[in-house]
Amino acid sequence: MDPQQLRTFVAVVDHRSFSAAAQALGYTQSAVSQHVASLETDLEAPLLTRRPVAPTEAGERLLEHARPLLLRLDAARADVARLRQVRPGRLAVACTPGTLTPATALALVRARSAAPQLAVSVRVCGRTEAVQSVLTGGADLALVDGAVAATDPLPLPDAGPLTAFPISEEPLAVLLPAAHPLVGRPTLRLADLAVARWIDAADAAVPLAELRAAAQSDGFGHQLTYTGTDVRGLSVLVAAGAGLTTAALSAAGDLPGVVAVPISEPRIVHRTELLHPRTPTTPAAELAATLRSAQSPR
Amino acid sequence: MDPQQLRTFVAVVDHRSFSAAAQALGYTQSAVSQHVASLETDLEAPLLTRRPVAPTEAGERLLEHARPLLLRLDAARADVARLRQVRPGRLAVACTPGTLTPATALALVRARSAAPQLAVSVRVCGRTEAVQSVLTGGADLALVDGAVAATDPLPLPDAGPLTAFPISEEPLAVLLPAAHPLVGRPTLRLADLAVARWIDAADAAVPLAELRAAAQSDGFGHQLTYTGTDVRGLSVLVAAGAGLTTAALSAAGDLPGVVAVPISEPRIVHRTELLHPRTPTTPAAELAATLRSAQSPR
DNA sequence: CATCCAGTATCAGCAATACTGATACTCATG
DNA sequence: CATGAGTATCAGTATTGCTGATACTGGATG
Repeated sequence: MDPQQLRTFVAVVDHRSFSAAAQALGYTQSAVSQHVASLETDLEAPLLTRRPVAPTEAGERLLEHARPLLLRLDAARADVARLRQVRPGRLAVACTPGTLTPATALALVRARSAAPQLAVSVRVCGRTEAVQSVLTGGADLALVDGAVAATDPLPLPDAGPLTAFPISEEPLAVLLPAAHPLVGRPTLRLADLAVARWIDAADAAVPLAELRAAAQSDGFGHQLTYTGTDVRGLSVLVAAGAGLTTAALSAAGDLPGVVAVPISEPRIVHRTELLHPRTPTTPAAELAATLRSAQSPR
Repeated sequence: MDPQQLRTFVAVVDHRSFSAAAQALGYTQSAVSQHVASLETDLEAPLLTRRPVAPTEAGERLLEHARPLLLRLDAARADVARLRQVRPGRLAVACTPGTLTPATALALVRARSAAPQLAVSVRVCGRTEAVQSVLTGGADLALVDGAVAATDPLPLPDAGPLTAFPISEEPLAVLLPAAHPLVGRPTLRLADLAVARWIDAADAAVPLAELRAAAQSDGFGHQLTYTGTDVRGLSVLVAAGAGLTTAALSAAGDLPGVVAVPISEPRIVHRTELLHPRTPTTPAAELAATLRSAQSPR
């Protein structure tokens, strides 16, 4: 099971085509066909149906392992590479939308002015992508948020050694349209909202799967899937009555047309965590120190 | 980064020798040397010091990834292979010493008599090995125990999809020699014992690292490391005053010369969990069902 | 300090492999 | 049934990966 072949296999599944995968990888179609055939004879199982190209049951199993394997291979390379370059001229931060608060923004500005020649970059993306960026060296630091029980850490994929540190913690709130009948309530219970219409915005808010896990409920049958990291756009949908979503309690203040009501039950918090490799670059370590000491402003 | 080369690299580190690794892997020493050289040029970093052979800093980093990678590769192969053989003539159980209780033993006996032609095997080993066995297909089922906060699951390496289910939960107890001054106490606080002499028996009892994590303490400077899975031998050492260790409260009844005193603080439990692949073999699923329904006898 | 030796690096040669390019095949579509 | 987009197969070639022989090197020994 050559990683090259696994990478080809994943590309074929993603492109749903041998020839498209070949083009994407810079191989000939013949090579791709041979890679897949080699995997199939090695594992003694058909991995793909052809025409249409789709993973078989065995292929699905392999996929569950192939993606993490390839990620970890990249992470390994990045981890070794980091040893050779401890003081780069850049500071790349990957963060999920919910983590960009006045406090974190201020820390970034300070880091910027403390080292003016530093190329500081901020990328807003989904949690998975942010974690992967730090693992594979695309970013030096990540800020990710999520909703979990107060004592639990955020669930992260285990693809390598990562240092995690809680930066801020505040109540989790439901975002309601301003005209919603529940707006007056001081708090809400999540279980009472399980049957409401929700928007599943995995990259812009807390994924519904996480709420389901935290509430230990089977509800949250979502009505609408929202792809992207634009919180503003999400709030417009909420205001228009497309469905509910969640956010940190303080995050709703500047969003028009929506009202945030804290969740009292179950005991869930919205937590932001700082992630970095075990040996961060010097500017990353400094920013991390700032963020750690600043902590939550409220 | 060819997995073959990673495997070679790991073998060299383990054997602390190129030639010994070559012999173990069935290669020539020349091939091993070339594997390592290839990795080093690929990663642009020296991975090993020669004479004595030891991993460099970069080598240590790579090792952190190489072992999990190789494990997951095996797990992937095993996961696909399992699809082809859902009803084997065997039932292999890997378990840690603390999980062999009357209840689990009884379930095994029942499984045995329910399917007399089944080759039932039980292997007692450390937790890591038990988990690896299930992942790589060496075992169909695993029983592992550990000490964690009541709401947390046991910490397991994330090398593939595994189903975990709590089987029994009971107070965690400290094993004291019968003559120990604290024997009379109804309960003990772990923090008060942080400075005591401990035996770190990672494969026969709860690893001290886990206690340290649970107690959020830096103590437990152990005096003695105990390798192996023989609980009886461990209890003899405890009785002789070599140090303390922990066990499930009920486990000390049949051990001579030692007394178990439950821990009241912090709120830790001794939990046994059942592990199996997402699609267990038929006999494994039946045994799992028995164990789940039996639950804790006390 | 010279010698020795266990162990690692290097090199040439050969066998196996991993691509490409051409071509045969095969299923879905009109 | 004809067509075409897409996959499988095959021969040929460049590359890789291993072995066996040999050169090299650092640490132990007297």
